[in-house]
Amino acid sequence: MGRGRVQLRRIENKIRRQVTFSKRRTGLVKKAQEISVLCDADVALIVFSPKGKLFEYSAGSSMERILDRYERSSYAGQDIPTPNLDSQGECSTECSKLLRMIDVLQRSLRHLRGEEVDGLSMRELQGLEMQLDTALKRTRSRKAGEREDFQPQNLSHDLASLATPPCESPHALPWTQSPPPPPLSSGDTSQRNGEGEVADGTLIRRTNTTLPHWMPRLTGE
Amino acid sequence: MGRGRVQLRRIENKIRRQVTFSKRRTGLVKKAQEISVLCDADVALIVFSPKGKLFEYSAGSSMERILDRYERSSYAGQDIPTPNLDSQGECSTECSKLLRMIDVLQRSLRHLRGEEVDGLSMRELQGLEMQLDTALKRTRSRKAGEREDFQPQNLSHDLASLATPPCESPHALPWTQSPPPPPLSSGDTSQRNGEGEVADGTLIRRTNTTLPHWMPRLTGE
DNA sequence: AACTATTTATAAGA
DNA sequence: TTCTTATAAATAGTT
Repeated sequence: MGRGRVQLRRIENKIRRQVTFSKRRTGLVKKAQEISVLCDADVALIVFSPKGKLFEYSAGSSMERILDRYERSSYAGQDIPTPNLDSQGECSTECSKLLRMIDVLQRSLRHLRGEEVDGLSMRELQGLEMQLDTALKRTRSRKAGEREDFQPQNLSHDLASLATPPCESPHALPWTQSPPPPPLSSGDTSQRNGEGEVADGTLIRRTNTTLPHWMPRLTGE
Repeated sequence: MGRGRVQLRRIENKIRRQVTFSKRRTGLVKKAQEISVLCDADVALIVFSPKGKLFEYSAGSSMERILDRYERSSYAGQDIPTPNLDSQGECSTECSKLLRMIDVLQRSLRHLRGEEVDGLSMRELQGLEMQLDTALKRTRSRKAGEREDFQPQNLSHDLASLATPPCESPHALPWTQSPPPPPLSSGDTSQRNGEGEVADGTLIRRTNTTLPHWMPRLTGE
């Protein structure tokens, strides 16, 4: 797409690299938006320039929502990136507790998803069935309610903050203007740079703040 | 870029939308890889198809690294060099990953139980409903089979954690459908579980005493 | 930032 | 899904 074939290797000239980065970043975001609108997909794009400057874009849902969903998709499965631990001391004790906890949770998840139910007793199956039935009813009820809200955007956005501790991040920025507003999607775009633009400086780790009381707290982090 | 101008709105025809999604997804990933290589940038791309299928791609660094960096950048408002881990910090890093995983798993559990579904979008509810429905069918089917040969397993331990929520504060949704997320990974980094089955056949056998294969073995305790 | 010559991406069709 | 082709879009090099 230019006056010469693209050599797929790092552009050594600093200026040219910066220019290309800028141009292509714009193009990438545009493509991301297009696929989101055209195909009704949720897209999250995160780019760090070589200088460490962050650019982010999301379409279809907010970045936070998409990343949440991503983690769930990743973790809920059985194949999870293995933390490499050289275990020693009390920390490893903590970790092993956590690992066991994860094991239990994953097994529960699998059961609730109807997997690995072969080994369950009648009584257990009965309980599981009831639970699933209840959950299904609640979900459908909630779904019905949702249908009446003509604007799922606001709702999901508001409630998103309910599901995760207050951590405002997105600021509307440049590229929101040019592209036509997506008809059905919400939380579009945002960009940040290293120039200290964080408004409320909230540093809440949504991770730790939502941990249940029975879970061991860690001092480190 | 085809035989007609692109109308920037949702493609209604399901087939056409799917085809376009597939093509553009490929294109998007290619662009992401190119900018990463040419400009020496770290790129993370997460896409959920309208059906809820996850596609991910990352270049320059692993998805996990980029997301970690993203969170740090988001919260701090500026980029922080990737943490180089000393033995002390490494462990707490691992632990915090585990804690986060637990958080995510618990939220998934809650949603599968039909709890905290208020914050879910219509699309997410749809997926949840499907999942529950499938699980319920499987469970009932299993139950029917059980009627003939009932044998008390000592899995009541498993089910206990299922029937009794171990905590009270998690949130979020499930969304991993039976088919695990396929790897979109084409170029650089990032890989996750393959389609449907785990390639190497290392599935977690339901053994109460054994930790899943992805879990590090700990000597302690 | 604007301007083109070209290369690339891709909508349709098969 | 993959391939082919006509065209629309993106963009490298230049101004």
